[in-house]
Amino acid sequence: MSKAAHQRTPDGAVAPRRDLEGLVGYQLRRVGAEVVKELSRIFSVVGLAPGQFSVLMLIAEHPGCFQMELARLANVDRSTLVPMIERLAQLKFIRRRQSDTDRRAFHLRVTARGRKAIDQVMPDLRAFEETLTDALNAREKTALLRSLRHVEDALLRQ
Amino acid sequence: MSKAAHQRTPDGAVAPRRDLEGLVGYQLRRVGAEVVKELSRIFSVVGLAPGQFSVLMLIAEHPGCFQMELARLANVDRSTLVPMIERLAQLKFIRRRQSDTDRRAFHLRVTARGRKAIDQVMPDLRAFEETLTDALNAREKTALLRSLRHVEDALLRQ
DNA sequence: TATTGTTATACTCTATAACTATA
DNA sequence: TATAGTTATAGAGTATAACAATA
Repeated sequence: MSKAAHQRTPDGAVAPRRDLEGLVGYQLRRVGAEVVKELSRIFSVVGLAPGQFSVLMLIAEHPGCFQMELARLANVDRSTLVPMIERLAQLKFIRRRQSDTDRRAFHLRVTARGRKAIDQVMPDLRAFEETLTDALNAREKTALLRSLRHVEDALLRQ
Repeated sequence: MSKAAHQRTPDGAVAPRRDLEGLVGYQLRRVGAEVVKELSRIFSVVGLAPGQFSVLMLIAEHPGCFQMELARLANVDRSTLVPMIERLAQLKFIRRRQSDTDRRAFHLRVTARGRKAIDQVMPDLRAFEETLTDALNAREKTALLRSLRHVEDALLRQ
């Protein structure tokens, strides 16, 4: 139980404490949400939302993977993936092929159309990266990516 | 338009490229989503979701503020705030008082019950911070917060 | 005319639980 | 029994557009 004594202004009101600004968790949530808004604009030109696009990229990086593997890679429940996969298939950005050895499972692959969509947005994605890291030098950017990886490891380990 | 030539495996498939790992934007979205999942667990003990709790904290830091100010502080549309404010008022964590000078607007303040809720979760929030930054030394943590602030500035400026 | 807050609506992301088909 | 994927359902966060009351 906290025994934190709130600082008070003369009229008894709780004084602004600015607790949030020093919290890594809060800042990550906040920046993450802002990033998603901008990514929405970028990916909308190929008809995708950020989550859908990242699944497309993961399939490109793991050709022939199953949905269960994808769920692990993306850190989401398998049910979360279903509408995303459905959307990508509907746009013919991926194709599903039943496994020869396990008829419950389907290999996922990016189609030529899917690769075209990735190529189409990649320049804007790179430009967005430039904007994001505009105020950081090469060393700071490397340190940021490294710290984010450590933070993510901590999150997944717990 | 990108002229990126995809590397291919002998059978013609697109080779894994690991493009995502080096993208700050992607990592921020990913880590932000993970943070939200853990914050959901932490705040659920007082009946709040992460967004709701951060609005509560913002009101605590800006006593007497209006919803329009809050929307700016939280970087969300004013309509997004309505159900959050409603939830906080329903739990009696905040109270609304009509402004004397502008009868369209309502001053928002955290109640004693709201402060109690903040105090109740703060220890867990601090512990979560510890876990998050476990692998970072003091200098790295400061650098991370500083870089996140720069990235957010870039996002809000564009 | 402009602003404060609300409502209606819609989409994305997320999960849990129960289900089918298959292993 | 266990696993791959689906469906039904629900909650949270986000936005746009149109509205009422007030400035």
